[in-house]
Amino acid sequence: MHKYSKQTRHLLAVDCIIFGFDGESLKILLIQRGFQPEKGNWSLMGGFVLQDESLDQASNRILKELTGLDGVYLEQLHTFGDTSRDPIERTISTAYFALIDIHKYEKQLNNDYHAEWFQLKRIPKLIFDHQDMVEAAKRRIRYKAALHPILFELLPDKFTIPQLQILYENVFNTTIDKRNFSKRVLATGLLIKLSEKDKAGSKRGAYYYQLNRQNYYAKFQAFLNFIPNPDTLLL
Amino acid sequence: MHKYSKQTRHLLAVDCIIFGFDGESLKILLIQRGFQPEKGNWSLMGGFVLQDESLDQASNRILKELTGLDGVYLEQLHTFGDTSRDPIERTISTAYFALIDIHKYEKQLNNDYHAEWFQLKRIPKLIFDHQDMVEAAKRRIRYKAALHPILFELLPDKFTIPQLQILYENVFNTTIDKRNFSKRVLATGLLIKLSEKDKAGSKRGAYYYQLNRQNYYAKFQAFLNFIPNPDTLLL
DNA sequence: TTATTAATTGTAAAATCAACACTAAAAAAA
DNA sequence: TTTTTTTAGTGTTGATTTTACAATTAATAA
Repeated sequence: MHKYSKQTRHLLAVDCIIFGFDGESLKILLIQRGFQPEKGNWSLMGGFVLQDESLDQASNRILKELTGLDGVYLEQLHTFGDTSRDPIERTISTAYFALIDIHKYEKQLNNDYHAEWFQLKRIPKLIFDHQDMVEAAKRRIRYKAALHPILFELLPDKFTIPQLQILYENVFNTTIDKRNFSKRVLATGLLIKLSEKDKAGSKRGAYYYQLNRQNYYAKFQAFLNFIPNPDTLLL
Repeated sequence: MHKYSKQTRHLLAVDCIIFGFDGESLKILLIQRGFQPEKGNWSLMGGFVLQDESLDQASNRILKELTGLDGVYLEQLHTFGDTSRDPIERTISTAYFALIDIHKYEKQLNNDYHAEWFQLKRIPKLIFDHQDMVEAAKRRIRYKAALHPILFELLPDKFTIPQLQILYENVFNTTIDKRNFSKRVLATGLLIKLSEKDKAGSKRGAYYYQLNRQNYYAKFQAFLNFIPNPDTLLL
């Protein structure tokens, strides 16, 4: 039956760190675990890898099952393989992180599961080594966003420059001069200015912008570099 | 016996991409696979993960068993989980990459196994998806080396500036002005100039330098940034 | 003594970055 | 209708960093 018959087989899981932005702060989505051990405690979205699915498929499936999310930005982060990370039985888990616009998926989430958004600064105690996974994901998103325009994945289709700035300030836990920020962002050539304004955020209203998808793929490498030492900043 | 008894268990492997530098070019270490399938074909160093070892332990063990290498720089790269990557039976493999000074381990290698160094530009056809792993590792090493001083791991304890430059030029497949290179490298404060010279490489001889280990850890973040768009460069 | 080879070093122009504050638009309040 | 309030939007200058570029030095070999 098994061709490499002498070898040990292992439980394999996938866990997803789902980052979301609501225009105000960066959050992650957690659920209360529905079974023992640690039933009722906060946990990342996770599940076991099935026989005939790749890791990428598994992470997409789990995301879909637990949140209804589909077609979102999802990237492998790291595989956590300590022997005692799950006290019940040894399980290796590959962590993925996702980036989504919170408002876009508000409805699906509220209904289906007991998922809840937590501000990055106020994450409750998590099960197993999920805290480590979140830390690694924070480091990775900062690292990557310092060099590539991935943060647009967290924004709605139309967004304003001030919204974008708030997002960057959240991710890097810093403040940025708005004159310099808009200069640099606009200089990338990645933004298309719309004639419509967002009147919700202010009296004057801020112009909406859209991602220039053509330039986006062309310039995915070679983006901004205005965050010094992304690794050393602590969120 | 198993607590999560309904779940499928999987074969788990570790594969190592071992980068080495001999003062002239960047190479990787390959072995001829000793068993079927693909017996005799070139392969990365790999092996199955045992019951009671972490992934990090597994990669270190395999590196040690197949090459005698111990205590080298080893970092997790990515987990490859496609269902058909191993034609015999589904196996998930976590790839690690290592950085070593070729001369330092020359003896161990020659004796023990049929391992062979290949220039990055002349890698033979590899088994399974090992080619993809090598590509991912090349991308990663370039990415990381553009921001962090990891390339020192590939050099002997004492090295010269011209050697260091050759290494950088190899990794990034580019040429660098030597005046600018030495200015920047020395400005990091990571190098200690020795009074001894290396007479092998030239008539005049070049001064040896050593890593300042204290500063190394302090400045591991925040290193050079003189390679534009590390991802886009093709080796 | 001369020729050869590679190591070492500096400067000036260009580009980029960082610091800094006022005006404009629109709604709300008076 | 006028005034107040709030946030959006925009430019310049000095400092720093980056890039481009070539002559001299040290040592061996001829």
